[in-house]
Amino acid sequence: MIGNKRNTPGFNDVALKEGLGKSKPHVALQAGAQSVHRTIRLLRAVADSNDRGMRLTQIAQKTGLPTTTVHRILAVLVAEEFLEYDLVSKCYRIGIELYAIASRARRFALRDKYRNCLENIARATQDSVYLVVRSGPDALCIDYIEGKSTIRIMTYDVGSRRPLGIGAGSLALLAFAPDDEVEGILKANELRYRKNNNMTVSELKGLIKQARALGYAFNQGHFMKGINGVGVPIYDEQGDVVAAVSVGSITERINPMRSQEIAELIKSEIALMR
Amino acid sequence: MIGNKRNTPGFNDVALKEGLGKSKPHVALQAGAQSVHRTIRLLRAVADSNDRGMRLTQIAQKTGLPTTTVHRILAVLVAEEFLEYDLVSKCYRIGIELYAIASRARRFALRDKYRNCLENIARATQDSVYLVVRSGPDALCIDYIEGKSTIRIMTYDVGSRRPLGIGAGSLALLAFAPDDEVEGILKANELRYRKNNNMTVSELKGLIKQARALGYAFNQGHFMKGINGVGVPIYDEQGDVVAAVSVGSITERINPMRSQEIAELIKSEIALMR
DNA sequence: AACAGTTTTCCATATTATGGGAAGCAGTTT
DNA sequence: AAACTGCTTCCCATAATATGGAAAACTGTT
Repeated sequence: MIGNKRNTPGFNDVALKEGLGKSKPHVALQAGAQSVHRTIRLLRAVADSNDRGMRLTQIAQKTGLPTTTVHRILAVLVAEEFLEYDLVSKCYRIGIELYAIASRARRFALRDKYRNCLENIARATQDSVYLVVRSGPDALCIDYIEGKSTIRIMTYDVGSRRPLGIGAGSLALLAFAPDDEVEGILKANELRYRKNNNMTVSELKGLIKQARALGYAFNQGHFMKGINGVGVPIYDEQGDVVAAVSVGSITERINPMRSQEIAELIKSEIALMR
Repeated sequence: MIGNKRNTPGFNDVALKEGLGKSKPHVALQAGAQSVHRTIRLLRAVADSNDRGMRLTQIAQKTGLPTTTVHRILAVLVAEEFLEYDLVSKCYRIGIELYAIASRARRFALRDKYRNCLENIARATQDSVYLVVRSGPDALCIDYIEGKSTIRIMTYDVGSRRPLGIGAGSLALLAFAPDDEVEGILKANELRYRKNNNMTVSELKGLIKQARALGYAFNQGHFMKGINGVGVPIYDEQGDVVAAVSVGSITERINPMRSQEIAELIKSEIALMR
């Protein structure tokens, strides 16, 4: 009868990402969607320890949400088979439906397909290797292997984006796209090129021309000082570019001559996958 | 100033699945979770047309939810990268985060790994082929290929479950599990065996013994009249059973002699995958 | 330029999600 | 066996959150 006030009522769940410098200053980014955010937070938590599985209280602790709330949401996720629940161990794991839905995204399946390929290239070059796909006006990294070199170069994690053209793999995606699309992309990204990367559209056009002439994208520190990269496109059956593999390292390791060799290596590894 | 009453306030979103004959009669299955259910509904809708992508109104139409609500939830999903949004075409697609989370479920990745294998077996036998994994006390189908035979046999879709031991693949999972686990599973499923499949634990023990002797599970219409099946286990590096491949067809097509051949075929195809 | 279709914002409303409390369950320890 | 401990599940009053109609802002088309 005492009634209950919520501990942290409008708790700032949204305080996660806002870094992209979008407009809308003082309007909360996603209002009216607490539970959806929370649901996703729970899924992430479970996925992080999927092999051992996670129990209710662990999940609650990890996410900082009240046990009751977690329980309620997890029950739905289990009912929808987004999660599996083992009655005996009382552990939650990723469910078949979540997997089935994700599988519909064929483009990301390239990751599995080219995993070996990346590994071979990484072994041969000892440098960092990246696999990127196009996502709207961006290049999206869907897999990468860190180089053996002592110097960590980019923080270019899976899921990270940059404007098409910025970076070797990204440039490959752009340069080998159809002309009319290239125009649209350049225009759409013009502002970001200038603000984030200190580059102009005409500079990019130069790089595109060069890439087309070479047959691969060669980035000589254009985007980040001291970092060079080589990017090679991957085509689908229709001849459209669907992804790109790139190798990046410090300038000294990737001079023009070696860039040629690396490009050939990537091409031959890609060819094996067909 | 007229105020607005919601069209369909407590709309019965939950009326989806309840068929599993669970207890709890007159208590709504998942109360207090409308938005989570809706979120999942939206994800399904988008996934269904992922190649072309879907636009807001289409999604709203397909799911029967008000545009505004859809818009709000989709915004969150995009922010969390569960979906991608193409500014130009205004289309939504599966996002990288959803894929990344699903990828943590290694067990389901068997599906990709053995896809070719299933195809080869399907081509050679012309019968239906299934790939199942263990999920708690159940066998869970994660992939299948329908046979060429004119008679559609089982509706054993991806995501469908049955108690471990019921069905050829399912029996293979059970029979080649460690003894102590087998005991636990049999006990846990005892009721279901009897109620749903009209079988006793001791009958199952007989089948297990037979399977162990043969080196594969052979189901001669024990579970469904007129349907035979052959199931072969797949082991991981530690020697634990992680999945099973099975072939099923009408009794006439799978007699004891052919079952032996099929088992050998499956085994050799699996061996190629190592 | 007018139009039709779609996307996005706004906001009053009450339905739905919330979370404290407590009852149930295991699994250990005395 | 009983008492204890930690975890899971149920209950339900409360108000914060999600809701969806209305209308504004776009977009593309005739």
